[in-house]
Amino acid sequence: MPGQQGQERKRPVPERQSVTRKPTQLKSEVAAYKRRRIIEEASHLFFANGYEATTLDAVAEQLHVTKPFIYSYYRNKSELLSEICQTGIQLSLTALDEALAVDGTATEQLKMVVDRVARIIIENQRYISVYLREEKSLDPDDARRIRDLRHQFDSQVAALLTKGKEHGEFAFDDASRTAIWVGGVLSWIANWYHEGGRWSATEVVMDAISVVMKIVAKRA
Amino acid sequence: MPGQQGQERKRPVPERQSVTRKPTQLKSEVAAYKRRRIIEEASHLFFANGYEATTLDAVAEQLHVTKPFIYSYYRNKSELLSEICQTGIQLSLTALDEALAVDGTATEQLKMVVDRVARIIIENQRYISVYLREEKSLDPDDARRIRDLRHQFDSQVAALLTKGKEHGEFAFDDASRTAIWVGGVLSWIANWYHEGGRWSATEVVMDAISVVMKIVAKRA
DNA sequence: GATATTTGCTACTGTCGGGTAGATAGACCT
DNA sequence: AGGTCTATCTACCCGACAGTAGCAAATATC
Repeated sequence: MPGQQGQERKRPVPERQSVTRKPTQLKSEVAAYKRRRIIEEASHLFFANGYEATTLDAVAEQLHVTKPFIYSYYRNKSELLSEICQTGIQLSLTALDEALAVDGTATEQLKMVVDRVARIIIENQRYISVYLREEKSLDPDDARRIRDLRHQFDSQVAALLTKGKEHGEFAFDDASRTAIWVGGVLSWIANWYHEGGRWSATEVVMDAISVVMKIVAKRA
Repeated sequence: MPGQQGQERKRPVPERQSVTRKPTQLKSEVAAYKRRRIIEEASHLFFANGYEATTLDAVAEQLHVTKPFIYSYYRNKSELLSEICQTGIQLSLTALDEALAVDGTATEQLKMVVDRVARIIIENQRYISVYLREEKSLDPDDARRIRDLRHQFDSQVAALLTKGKEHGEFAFDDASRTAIWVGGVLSWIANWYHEGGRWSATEVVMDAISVVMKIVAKRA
């Protein structure tokens, strides 16, 4: 998970006089691991039961710890949600960037983008779903930060679409609006895919690629 | 709003010995009106703040009444949610049925379906959005009833797609899966359209029609 | 105009859950 | 061994909110 800016916790590690800083480093690695585990369990419960309906006691129970344990790694409940939502788009955004880094025609790139992002969404469904469903529950500041990330995503897709149109590969009316439909196709996967359900991940990803390519293709 | 089965309230109107039943009828009309108003305000608040985060006191305040007033028309909070969600899909389903009643080629019918349903979704966004977002919070029984309605919707779309394919108008792999993508396009409108936003309702509806037709069209 | 019925309100209860203060147990140091 | 520090827990607080009991005002009935 990239882009994990080390937010300060309640009890910051002092990092005082130790000449060898190895032990201190290990400690902070352990702390980071605990934070990840908290988020992991929280995301499962938020996904299954919703943010408001999930209690921190329930999250603690999943980890076989108690509520104050969580509070020594996160300030409050909404910080958990914020981190989950951010992970959600951050994952998608990173997948998008990676796909765009590979060069090729706009058509090839767009296929690559949908393929990679769709797979990431399926693999990390609970983060994405929670993000899509619980945006309203975010603190205003976090909501803004996360909307910005989302906006980056849409802008980059729109830029790719524009490039494809200029090269005569795609045809559509308005790039921003079309990018939003592409985003819709991807989001829909998170709402609808169910592991072990009627359709396989591969089928869903292939469908998504096919749908997106049809949306932007010349001569319908 | 069709399909409004008069659920019994806490204090049922006795409807006893009156020979002329006019006055009693008026009374129940008034009661039905009050129920509708409660749902209307509740849907606004659920849409804006989420189901769990909305208090019944807040709903009551919007109506300039008090909480016990609501409890004399609905059994509990989750009954409000259930009615809102049901209204959500019921509206879509009714629009679908109306569109299917008009005859024409599968292509014409599908365009009609998307046009009408998309408009209904935009006009009743808060019901649809709440339904999509808060399904998890429904009582199990209500959830099942509402999933059945949703399933009807998807089945009818799938049937139309199959008909179009048989007539050589459409091309796709699997009708059920394609119907779900069509449903996705429509749902996406509810999540994303914003009245007075950057794009008009008409633009969004036209886009939706165009996207759906591209998804099912022969030769991409 | 007295009485019954309906309708909404005031005022309450009980519970749940986010958040915290302070204790305890282990690790670590010297 | 005694002292310090850190991580986690026990035990609590308090506010919010779903839901209710019972009253009061309005309205209908005779």
